[in-house]
Amino acid sequence: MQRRLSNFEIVTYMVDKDEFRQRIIITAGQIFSRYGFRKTTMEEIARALKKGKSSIYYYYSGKEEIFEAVVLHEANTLRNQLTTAIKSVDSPIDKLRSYVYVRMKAFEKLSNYYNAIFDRHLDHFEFIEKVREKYDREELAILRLILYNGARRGYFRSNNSEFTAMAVQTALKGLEVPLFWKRRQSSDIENRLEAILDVLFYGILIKKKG
Amino acid sequence: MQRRLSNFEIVTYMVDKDEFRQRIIITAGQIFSRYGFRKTTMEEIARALKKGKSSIYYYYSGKEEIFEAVVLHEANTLRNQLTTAIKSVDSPIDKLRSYVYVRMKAFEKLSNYYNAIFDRHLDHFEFIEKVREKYDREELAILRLILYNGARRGYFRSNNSEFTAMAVQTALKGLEVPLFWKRRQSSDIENRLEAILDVLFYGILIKKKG
DNA sequence: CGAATTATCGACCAGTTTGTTCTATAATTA
DNA sequence: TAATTATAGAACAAACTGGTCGATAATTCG
Repeated sequence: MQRRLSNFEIVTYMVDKDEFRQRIIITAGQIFSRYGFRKTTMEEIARALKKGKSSIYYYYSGKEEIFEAVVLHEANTLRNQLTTAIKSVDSPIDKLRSYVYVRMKAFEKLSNYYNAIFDRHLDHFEFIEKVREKYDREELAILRLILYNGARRGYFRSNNSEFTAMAVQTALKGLEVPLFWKRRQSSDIENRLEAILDVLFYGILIKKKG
Repeated sequence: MQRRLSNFEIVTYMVDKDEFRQRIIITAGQIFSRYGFRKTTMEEIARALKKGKSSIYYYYSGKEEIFEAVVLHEANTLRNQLTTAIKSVDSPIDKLRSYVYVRMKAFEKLSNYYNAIFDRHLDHFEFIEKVREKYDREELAILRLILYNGARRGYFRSNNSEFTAMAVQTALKGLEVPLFWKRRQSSDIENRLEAILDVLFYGILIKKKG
């Protein structure tokens, strides 16, 4: 039951508790991203937070709930990074380039999560699919906007930007795959990025390469 | 008991078996370097080799023996890389620079092993110390040679190269420490490298910085 | 071929780890 | 002081893991 408190005090408590919940997410996120879901233990998370293992259960009901919170947080961070990235440059070409770059970097970092999940944990974690679907839609909208504006400003071929956006998204998904296969040289990945951007642009741009 | 075979056949068998032992070392090494000793399981090693878990015990008597073999192999690889690195350039300055660079990269990669060992496995693994001692001596000899030749050719101050070599080695050990503490940005590490090289050189070189 | 040897694997086990619960209790607030 | 929040140790069932063993393919050889 809720104690009888002034609104101010309720808020104070909430903030304190949420603050620590946030700390748990950050810390656990680092460990998860390093070792994956399976190899990360509650003991480790607790130790990193300098708390007793059982204390963590005061904030989260269990390991899976922490993982869910981490993934959600990571997804939000990605969204923010992406929107910031495309706002930071003006030309549609740079917007697309920044978008792809940030997206790829993020997936590179997140590959551990997916490696962990696709191991033998497909059963639970259907929320991952939920997050993914939602982001597919959001991404499509963003890409469509970039392409639409790019076409209006004479950078891109002014085809139906909806279908083009889908094509670009598909290509980007293709870029994810090798990230999940194995630990790769970052040079390899950057080469792939350059290659796909090159193909993408010079198949989209009006002007031919100089 | 040994079967009655021609020498040729004995050799053939040996090569086959040793070949797979080698594959185990390579594969296990990758997993160890990623997850450390504790978090790496025999099941994983076996799966990566597409063999049953118990089959691995036909080649090695256990996890620790595999780990020992991996460390030994890694140490040999490091030795080869270092000697190759200093041979690939001519000037003593570049030799020292290459040496330090390769050495640092290797320790960066190996930090997982040490993190694993220094976790709660000091009891066993005294062989690590053996390897370490041997390499301390070898390294000292190499550094002394670089410094001695560098002095003879007028690049370095011609003090007692034996003591100078010890000083350089100590500085390099100091560079190892931050590698083992935490996962770091590689830029941070490279900055440290540049800094220590700068200090090293301009405290050693005859000519002042231009 | 059939015997000897090499290689592989599933089943199993004992010891350990680990996620989670529960209870006691310290710390904080009213 | 009493209520509430926060923390941690003990305990535990379930899962995991390193390692063993016997059976049995697969291969080699006489």
